[in-house]
Amino acid sequence: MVENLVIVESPAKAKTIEKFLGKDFRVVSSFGHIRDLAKKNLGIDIEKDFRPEYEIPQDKVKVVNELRKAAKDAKNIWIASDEDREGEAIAWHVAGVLGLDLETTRRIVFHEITKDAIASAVENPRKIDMNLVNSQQARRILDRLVGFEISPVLWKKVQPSLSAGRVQSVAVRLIVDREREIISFKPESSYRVTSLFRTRDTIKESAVIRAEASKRFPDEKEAEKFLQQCNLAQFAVAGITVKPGTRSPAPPFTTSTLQQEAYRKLGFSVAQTMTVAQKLYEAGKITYMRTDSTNLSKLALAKSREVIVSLFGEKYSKTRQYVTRSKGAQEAHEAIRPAYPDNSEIQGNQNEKKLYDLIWKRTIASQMADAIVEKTTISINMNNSPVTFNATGEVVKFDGFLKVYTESTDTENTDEEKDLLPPVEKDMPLYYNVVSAVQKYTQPSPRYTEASLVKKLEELGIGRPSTYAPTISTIQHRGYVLKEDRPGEKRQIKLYTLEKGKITSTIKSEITGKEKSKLFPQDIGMIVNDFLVENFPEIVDFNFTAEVEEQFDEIALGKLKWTVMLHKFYGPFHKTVENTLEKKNRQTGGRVLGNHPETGEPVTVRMGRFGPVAQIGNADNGAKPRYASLTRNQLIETITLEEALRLFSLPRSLGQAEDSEIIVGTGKFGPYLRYRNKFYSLKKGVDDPYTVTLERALEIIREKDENEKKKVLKDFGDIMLLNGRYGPYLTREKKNYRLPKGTDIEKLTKEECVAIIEKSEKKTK
DNA sequence: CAGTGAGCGAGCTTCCGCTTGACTT
Repeated sequence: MVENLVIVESPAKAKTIEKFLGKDFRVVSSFGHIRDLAKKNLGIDIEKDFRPEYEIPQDKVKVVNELRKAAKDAKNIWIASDEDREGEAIAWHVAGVLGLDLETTRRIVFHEITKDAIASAVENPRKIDMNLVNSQQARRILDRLVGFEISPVLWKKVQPSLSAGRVQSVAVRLIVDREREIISFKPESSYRVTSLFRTRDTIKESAVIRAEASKRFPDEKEAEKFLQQCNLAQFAVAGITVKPGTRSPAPPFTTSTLQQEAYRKLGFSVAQTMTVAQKLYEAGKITYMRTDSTNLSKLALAKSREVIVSLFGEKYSKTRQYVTRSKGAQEAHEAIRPAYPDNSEIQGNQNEKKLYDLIWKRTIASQMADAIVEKTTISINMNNSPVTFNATGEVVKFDGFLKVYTESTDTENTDEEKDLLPPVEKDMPLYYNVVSAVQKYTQPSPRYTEASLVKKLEELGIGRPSTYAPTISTIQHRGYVLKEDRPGEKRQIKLYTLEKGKITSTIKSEITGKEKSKLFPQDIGMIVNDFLVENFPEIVDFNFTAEVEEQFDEIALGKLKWTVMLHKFYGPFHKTVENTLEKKNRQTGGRVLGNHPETGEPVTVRMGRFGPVAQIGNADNGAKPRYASLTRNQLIETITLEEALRLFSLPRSLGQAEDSEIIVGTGKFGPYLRYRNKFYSLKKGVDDPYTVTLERALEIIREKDENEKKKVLKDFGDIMLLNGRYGPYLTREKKNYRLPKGTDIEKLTKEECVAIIEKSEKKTK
């Protein structure tokens, strides 16, 4: 028998708290929610005022049994789930499952994990707040209704196994909308003029000032004319302005900002960031990693201050408390910070060290003084043109938090250079070294990365810290979007240079549209999105979540009955579902591209049973149309007649090599070569199946054959030891087997291999 | 691994948010 049992959500938290509470307390965890709507069917009795049917999910049965046992053995039970809507619901479900009396069940919340804070929480128990619980039930049921009523419409009207939801469908919409913006974007170019000036007539002993013309020139003629003017101009300093300014550190990390920075600075995917953070949390190195709060505990503030003063001195310290601004924040946790700010580094693997370092720097910087900067602008005028040149320079007078950390941005290196400027005086004459006019194209809005999508979702108040990573994985898993690199295309740009009185023009090339780890919508994503926007505009409206959140808040305050809210929502919603089922045809995103230039047959593209397909001719009158799959980066929406016709030129023969023919085609896994009944993939971004030569094909074949030889560590005939993604493994008759830990690969004999395989076979039986 | 694209019908798919492991051919 234990005097007191405390139930929290996370096992790592349980461990920490138990240390503070002494032996009269046992702390166990619920591992999150322990009950949910029934998995099968809707799990909601709509006729009976949306009565939810709750059940304990398979993977929670064990936890629940342990909780029951622990509860039986305890005199007093304290439920200390998180202080938010979900936490309150967890408390209520725990009470329900354990058969506790709601009137007497002690609900407590910990605001900080310190002895005092925990003691004061225990002294001030309250009852479970049913209004808050009901707002959670409304949230849960609304999400189930939306997801489980719209998804089946998609199965009937678009394709099986698709899904729609309050969060995921908006995420897809953002990506589709952005892609369309990019598709319709028409780049325009203008000429940007920059100049290097010197302060003396002679190049020797001159200081150099880099400046940009205040105006861009619409075309090459104007740009060239301006350079001619520059050649004849007398330049002089027209004015100098010095503006003092300050820069402030970014607030401590929340889940969303951690995901963004880990992507920008470390190149981590959103899921990777969470996995590494989880490790750090479980090891007690950082505070909880799923949070929307920028709040730091008093303890953390004091500790950070100590660290800063001892490392950098008193004047670098500035204790700050940040206000969480994000929509719908529930602030049940602290910001993500080092558990012990005095540890500037930790033991662990490379990724853990890197992420910890980032968290430490961000937290420490957030408690440091502003940086003091001085921004100087020199304007330079010309005696023969109204155009001025401006040079800007920034000098850091006091580095403050910049000593430790600066936040990155999503915009890739803007070529704005901030040089140190030499001392100049008004009216001082200047002389050009070189003036150049470069053609600059306007850019469309960038495609989303996982991290920038999370940022956008958070701004819209859609999704929660615990769901950002899973949502991104869902929309990729459904095939709505694909995370991809694109090589980009070459584009020619013109460059005019004025030097020593002579203007020369050159043509340079730049790469445009190069993408790395960006989210691209797929045809099925666009078709589903258009279908939802047309038929369920309210649900995929960017403000839908914000609007229902307002009502959930009212329910939490006791001003609105949760069943009333659901009735109001469900009535019109369900009618829309039924109407859509009744009147809409199957959606294939089909387009007619034109007619075949020789046969005159219609050429169409649409979503087929196995993906996007191009078709020549119609199936009527017993005619047999020809089909060809679209390639990975072609979209039904943008493919042209020529591109579609080209698809039909594969597979084709490249010719003979020794005794066999080499065929090039494009299959399920992209373009490939077939030679002697073996398949060889073409290199993505390098080889093109339409233009690849016999010579290049032979090179690819040779390369792969050689690599395969390297893959074989040992060859015992029917058994082989191969080198794979997860290290060495055994293979026999197309089945693979793992090696036991600590196997000495060098000395491995065939007999040992057989033994390993036999043993593994037995296990699986 | 590397094709496929008719139509029918049975039986399946699906949401969001709270937590961790178990698992990699």
